[in-house]
Amino acid sequence: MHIAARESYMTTEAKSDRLCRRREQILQEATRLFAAEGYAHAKVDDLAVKLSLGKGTIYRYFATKEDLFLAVVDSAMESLQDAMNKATRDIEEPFARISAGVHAYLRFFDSNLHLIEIFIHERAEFRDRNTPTYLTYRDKNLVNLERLLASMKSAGLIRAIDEKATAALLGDMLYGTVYTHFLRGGGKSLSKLAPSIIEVFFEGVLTPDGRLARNRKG
Amino acid sequence: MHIAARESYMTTEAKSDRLCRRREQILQEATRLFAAEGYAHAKVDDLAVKLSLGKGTIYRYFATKEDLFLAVVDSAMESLQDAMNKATRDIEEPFARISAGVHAYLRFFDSNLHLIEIFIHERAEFRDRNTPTYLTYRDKNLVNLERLLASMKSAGLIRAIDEKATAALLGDMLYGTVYTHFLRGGGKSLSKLAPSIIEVFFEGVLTPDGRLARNRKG
Amino acid sequence: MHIAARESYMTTEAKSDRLCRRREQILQEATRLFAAEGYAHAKVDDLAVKLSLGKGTIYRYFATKEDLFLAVVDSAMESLQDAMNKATRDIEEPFARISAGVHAYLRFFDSNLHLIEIFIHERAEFRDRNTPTYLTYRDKNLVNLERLLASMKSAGLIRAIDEKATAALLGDMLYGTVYTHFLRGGGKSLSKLAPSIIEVFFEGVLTPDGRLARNRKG
Amino acid sequence: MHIAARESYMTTEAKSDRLCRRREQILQEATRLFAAEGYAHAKVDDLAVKLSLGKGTIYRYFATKEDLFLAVVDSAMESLQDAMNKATRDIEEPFARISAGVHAYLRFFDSNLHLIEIFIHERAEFRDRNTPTYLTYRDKNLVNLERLLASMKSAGLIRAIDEKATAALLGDMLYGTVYTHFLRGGGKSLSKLAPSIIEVFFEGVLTPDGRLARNRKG
DNA sequence: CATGAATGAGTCTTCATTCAT
DNA sequence: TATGAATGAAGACTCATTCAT
Repeated sequence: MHIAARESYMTTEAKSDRLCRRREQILQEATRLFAAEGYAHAKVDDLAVKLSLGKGTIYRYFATKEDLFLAVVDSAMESLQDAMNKATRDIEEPFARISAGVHAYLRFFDSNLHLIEIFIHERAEFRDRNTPTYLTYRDKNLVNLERLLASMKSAGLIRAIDEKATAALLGDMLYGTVYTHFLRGGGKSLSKLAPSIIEVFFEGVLTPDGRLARNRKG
Repeated sequence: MHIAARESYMTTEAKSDRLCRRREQILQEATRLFAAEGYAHAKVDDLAVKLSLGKGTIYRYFATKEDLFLAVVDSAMESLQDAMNKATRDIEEPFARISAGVHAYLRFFDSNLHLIEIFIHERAEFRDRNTPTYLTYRDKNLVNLERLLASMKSAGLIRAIDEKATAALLGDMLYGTVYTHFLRGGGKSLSKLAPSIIEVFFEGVLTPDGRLARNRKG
Repeated sequence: MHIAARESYMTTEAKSDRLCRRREQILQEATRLFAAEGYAHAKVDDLAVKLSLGKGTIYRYFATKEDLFLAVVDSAMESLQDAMNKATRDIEEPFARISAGVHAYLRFFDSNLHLIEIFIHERAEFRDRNTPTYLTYRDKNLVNLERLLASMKSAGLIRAIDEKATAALLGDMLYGTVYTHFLRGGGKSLSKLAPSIIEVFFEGVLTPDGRLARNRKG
Repeated sequence: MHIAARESYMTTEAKSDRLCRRREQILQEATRLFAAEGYAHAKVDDLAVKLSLGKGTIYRYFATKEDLFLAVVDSAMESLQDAMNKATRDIEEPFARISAGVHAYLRFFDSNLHLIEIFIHERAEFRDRNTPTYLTYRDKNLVNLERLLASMKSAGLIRAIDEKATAALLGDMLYGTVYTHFLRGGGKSLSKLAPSIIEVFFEGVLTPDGRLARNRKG
């Protein structure tokens, strides 16, 4: 009786576990599909076939195609956030921390370049959503960077420029880089670009001579 | 009837002129519509109504909705290119030329922020097109910048870094900036960001102390 | 030229005429279909096939299946109303007028018994509509009867009973009769029942003896 | 688990009693649901939730949604029949008996107006059933009235009209009254209408003068 | 016995494109 | 040349019913 009781308890647990796993499976395959086909062209039917599931089953887990897509976006964002958190969590030294963040961002898209498609489509199809998920995430992440830059400013390490704008600038360099890399169809590695991005961000492109020349003109 | 009668007396040139003007009208209104609704949600019907034209007439000028959209993209790109060419054409001095280009790019989107939506949708809906229009244009435009950077490098003004990558970096900073500005729903002015973008691109964010500190670590 | 002009005018007229006729055709066939299958089971596809039309064409004339059904109901009601108006319009004498109305009502359903199905379904599927079409119509029609009864009451022809309630009673006798006749699957003629309905309404079922007996008890 | 254990000790009778009670509960809740939502819109899922039962359990008691609905109809009819039987059982005097029947009918729907919805839906959805339940019941009940009227006719209390048709007429007055009362959304009381229905049925609406006038014309 | 996850047939509706006038 | 009525392929979503646990 005890065993039976315990078993029925385990069954409940196992069941809800299976449910979670299935949700995860759907989410994964949907990510693949949306990335490959785009939101509008992706068909729920195809997803069901790919998963060897009835169409109705998918609708048990996600009320609409839109909900499913948005869940995909959120999950993708979470992965990116996780990757960046893990990469920077234990690094105190500011230069190393920023470098680690840049590397993590680019490395993430080296492995998940298709996710950029997901972000593009979120904006394309759900313009009405108050704030795009990508932006929400971006703001959350940049706050860390802003704090770091502020402390560096106090320490006299960086110039007296607005840290919000500066953080945004680094973010935009990264997004722009990933985006055009993606448009170009990938190829090579994004991570390799990290050093020059970091270098330019910190030191600019000029040589000492260049600085002199520029300051004489400007 | 009267108009038709009058038109039959018109010269071939006058006719083709009228045709061009109508094409232009359609293109303009289509740009507005695609920007406002996105490719998938924009309806040819609505376009016809807005233009007070029969749907069939639109199809005389553009064989498919896709063609129309692509024409819109091309026309938008041309405008951007024009704006940048005009702004930089007569400037020889490298720093000023780059600065003018950055300002022109941002100024263009200050007046035409909705066009970014067009570019987003091109990618979202026409992934199959070998090369996205945006990329084609970008490559064309960056070539100028690359040449400029190459000559600056020869002159010892900028460091010995790959000018292709560097040009791309500036382009990506700009695109990323416009894109996130757009996501955020516009507000304020993009042009105001030009100085800090230029500053960072050329000189980076560090103070002399910062450079020392960084080089000691790295 | 004049002829051509006139022709183009006629063409416009002929076109809008054809449009009207087509709308009418759809309405007719839809009435048949809804009556035969009920609202829920009637398929828009089947309707299109029956009419040898594309599905889309039906949606040009009626925005939704619901709209189509409601148009069917309205049109059916109008027919009934027309029939009753025509039958009673020229009759002044009260007894004859009421009799004519009753006959017209029953005769209408002798020819259009299937329409009762339409009315049933309106209530079954569109409970949310503030006032069912049938009720709206009924109220409109009974007003005439109420006025008539009021004047008869003034003339001392009918007893001092509320004419609103009395009019409703006659209406309910008729509706109930048609409804149960319909449930029974038709058969025979409704019109034949008119005399007894009228007789009972005016004189009741009792003999003079019966009246005496009843009044002694009650 | 405990409950199951305890139940295994229960007598067969007790078990079947519990079964009956559960069936009754389902029937009750289903009546509420079908009346509130209509047959087509009522969902088995919702019923299960309302009852805190698994969907499968409902299917143990009723093989299909249709069966369940039909059981609801039958049960509703039975209630009506019961109410009328109880009200008239002990009354011998014809006038009083008819009056009691009319009152009982109207009183029943005063308390159960929602059941009219059930009857409407039976017809709307199950046109194929040879004889609608409502009709079966009606015929059964009217037989009593017919016998009564026949005996009254023999006794010279009512005129020499067909008692079948006359009984039907009273039935139709009542059904029509309840139906339109229902369409109107209830309000006030149906019972209050009993006296005028009875009065008109027995004596008609005319005054002695009215009768004279009518007979002179007709 | 009880459960509720899984199923998939069944339908409404949209909209780019065509073509007769 | 211009029109807009007609088309029909395509796809999201629902829900009664089943059945493994």
